[in-house]
Amino acid sequence: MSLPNFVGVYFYSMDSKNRLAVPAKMRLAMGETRGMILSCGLEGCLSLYLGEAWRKLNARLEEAPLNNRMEQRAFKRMLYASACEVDFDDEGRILLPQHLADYAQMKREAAIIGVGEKIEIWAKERWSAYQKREARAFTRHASRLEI
Amino acid sequence: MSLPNFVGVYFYSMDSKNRLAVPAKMRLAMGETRGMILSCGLEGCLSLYLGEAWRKLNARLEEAPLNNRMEQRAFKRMLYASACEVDFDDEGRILLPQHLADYAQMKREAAIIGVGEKIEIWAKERWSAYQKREARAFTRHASRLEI
DNA sequence: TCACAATCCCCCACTTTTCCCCACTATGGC
DNA sequence: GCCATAGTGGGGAAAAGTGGGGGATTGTGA
Repeated sequence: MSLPNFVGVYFYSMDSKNRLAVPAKMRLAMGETRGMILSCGLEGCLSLYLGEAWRKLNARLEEAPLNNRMEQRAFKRMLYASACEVDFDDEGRILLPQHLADYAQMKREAAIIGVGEKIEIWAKERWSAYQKREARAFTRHASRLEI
Repeated sequence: MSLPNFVGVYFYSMDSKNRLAVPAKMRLAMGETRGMILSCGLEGCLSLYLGEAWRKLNARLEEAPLNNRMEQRAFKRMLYASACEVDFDDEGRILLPQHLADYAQMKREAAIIGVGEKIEIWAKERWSAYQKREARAFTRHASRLEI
């Protein structure tokens, strides 16, 4: 079985209870799979993984070439501690734990982005700024890759 | 049967009787399995193992590449002497023996962290300091590994 | 062997959080 | 224009975390 390939960007809002809807298209792409992991991502976003994608990621990390045991422990601790199991409520929303909402500087407005096997969640302003900043680089890369 | 994979960080408080709640999500992940081992962990935390995870750890120790036999015996003695069997009370709490609470410098506030097959218990300030100290290295590794 | 003390754990009560459920609105397709 | 679906919002029941009282058990010392 192959993992879904998420695409697209959606602008939804987080409510006062830290609930955030996941786009119906993405939910459908997941099929019956439940049990997702939400964790800190890079550049200040949050990453949402399906269980299987999370396991794949961990398998890769296990054989990562870190300098020593202590560093490896630290990395694993940080990654696991930042993560959290989430699930949909009956309306297809997930609940963002406060410490993750803080990490991503979430206000009301959020951008939800499909990035292949994972879904990223950004505070909208952060995403806008990032997008603006990266637009030029994108054009350069795209041109080189003949998209 | 496979062992549960614990994730997430929870900030709970230890009461005046050294009782500490284990997050409901983690308890559920354990299923019916009871009989856990609490022992000294590295970097000043406590490690909580399910019976099976403890046995696996011991198997690994037997074939550990320590410098010499004496060192191996010493480590094993320290680990075993510090360890102690714990169980849940009716509210899902475990009782921390005084010597382990001392070892981890536990005050009232605790951080409970899922780290794969084991659960770690930290004094909250210690965890915060550790996290702060390791944040930079974490980001570097995460970026390199494309999380 | 008994008395006493310390510890453990069961039980109850209270507070906070979570999540189920319902309702409303907006949007898009027919 | 209507209907179905999706996103948004909030009330309230249920669950989870916190705290303490008190009886049972264990261990110690006389």
